[in-house]
Amino acid sequence: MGRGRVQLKRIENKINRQVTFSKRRGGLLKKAHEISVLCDAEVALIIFSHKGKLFEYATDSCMEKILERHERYAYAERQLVANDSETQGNWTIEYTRLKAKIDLLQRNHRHYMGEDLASMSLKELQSLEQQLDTALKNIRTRKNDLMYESISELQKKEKKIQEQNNILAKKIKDKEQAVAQQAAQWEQPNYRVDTSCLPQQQPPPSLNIGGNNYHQEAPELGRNGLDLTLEPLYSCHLGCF
Amino acid sequence: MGRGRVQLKRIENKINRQVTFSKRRGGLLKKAHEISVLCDAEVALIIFSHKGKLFEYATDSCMEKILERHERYAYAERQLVANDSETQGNWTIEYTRLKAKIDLLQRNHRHYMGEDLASMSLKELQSLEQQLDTALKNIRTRKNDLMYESISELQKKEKKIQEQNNILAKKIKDKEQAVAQQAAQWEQPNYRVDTSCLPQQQPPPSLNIGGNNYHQEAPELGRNGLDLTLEPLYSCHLGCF
DNA sequence: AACTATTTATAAGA
DNA sequence: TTCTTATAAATAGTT
Repeated sequence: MGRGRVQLKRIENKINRQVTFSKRRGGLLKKAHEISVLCDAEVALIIFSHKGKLFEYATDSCMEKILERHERYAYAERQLVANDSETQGNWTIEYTRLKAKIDLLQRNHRHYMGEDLASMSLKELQSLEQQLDTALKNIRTRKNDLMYESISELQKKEKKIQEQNNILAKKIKDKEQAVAQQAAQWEQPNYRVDTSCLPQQQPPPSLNIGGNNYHQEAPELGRNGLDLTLEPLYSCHLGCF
Repeated sequence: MGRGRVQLKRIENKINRQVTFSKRRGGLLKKAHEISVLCDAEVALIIFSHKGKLFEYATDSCMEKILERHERYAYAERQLVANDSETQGNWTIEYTRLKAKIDLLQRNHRHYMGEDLASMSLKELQSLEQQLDTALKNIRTRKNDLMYESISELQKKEKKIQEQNNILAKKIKDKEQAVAQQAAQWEQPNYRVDTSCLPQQQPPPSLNIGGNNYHQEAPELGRNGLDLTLEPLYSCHLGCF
């Protein structure tokens, strides 16, 4: 772009190089900004002049954020090298570096904790937070439903068995009274009431039937019914999470 | 540069934006490289597309070096204030402290990231969903543990009551048999066996104790014990989500 | 820093 | 995506 073709090689003339740098630098920064705006991209541009002067551009003027994002991208790879090669470096530089790193990590952490929302890229974390919330809600609802179901069923069963238990206990008591009465009658042979005693013997058969009824039914319902209830419950929970 | 002037504002048409991004991206990267070579500058260019894909250029392919240089550069200014108070401190200690802090933060961060997803950007939403998933795993484990605990406790209780039930039922049966036997003896007065009959009357009292024992204990354990187990369970679950 | 001849980049269309 | 082409932009060399 200009009079004469450009050779892609270092401009040896110092003045020319300086001028070209100045011009192109402006163009580059401008274009970086343009693509950022036009295409909704996040751009970070860092330029160190030959003399070491820094020029930079960052979308939304948030260089740190972009660099951090980039860091996350390349995190795994860098982690390997960064550890040993830098431990011998200049302590002050290291300190500075680590301090900056901490800042970034803490900021990030705050973001994931739902704090410091102001510094977040408008939509990004907001929609993410919503996502998290929604997902958690669904799971919570599902799990709680299942849990409620299973527990209330167990409670119902418990109650049922409990009641049966009570009934049986009561019948035993009745039985005992009856027996005690009989025993008393035996000990006083002159005090006999056949008609009142025999009818009292009748209940046992029906009681026995009730007992058998229970024995056949309760274990079936209590054991198998329970197992059937719990088996799918667990498999479902494990599947959900 | 092209047919028609360009307005510096986001291109709303998705296709156009994508195409423009692709083109300009190439141009930008090219120019970054050019200024780097021509003017002997050190350039780092990071571009995140709207979708989160990363494109980058760095002089000498050494992004890290440039970013570090930038960090140092940018930090130098920030450092002015904080410096004097810390220059007297022991750098080694400080370094160690910061390193530990970073480790902690990074560990934490990784947890919140659901591990080391590296490209938390690619499809921001998608990778965050993954993050959420992992976070949910912890919750699942916790919930499942509690659920298991509560359910197995209920099952234990159920079994216990069931057994008591069975015992009671059996005792009733014995009782009935004893009564039936007595009845038979009454109907055949000449066939008497006092010694074998009286000992059989002894169980009742102990049975009665067993029954009372049950009545006082089971409801307490079964009801309250259950409630105590479930109450914190729910509150905890509700608290967790 | 301005100017301007040219080269480049790229928007629009295919 | 890629190619083509008309044009807008960038910029090398000059003033």
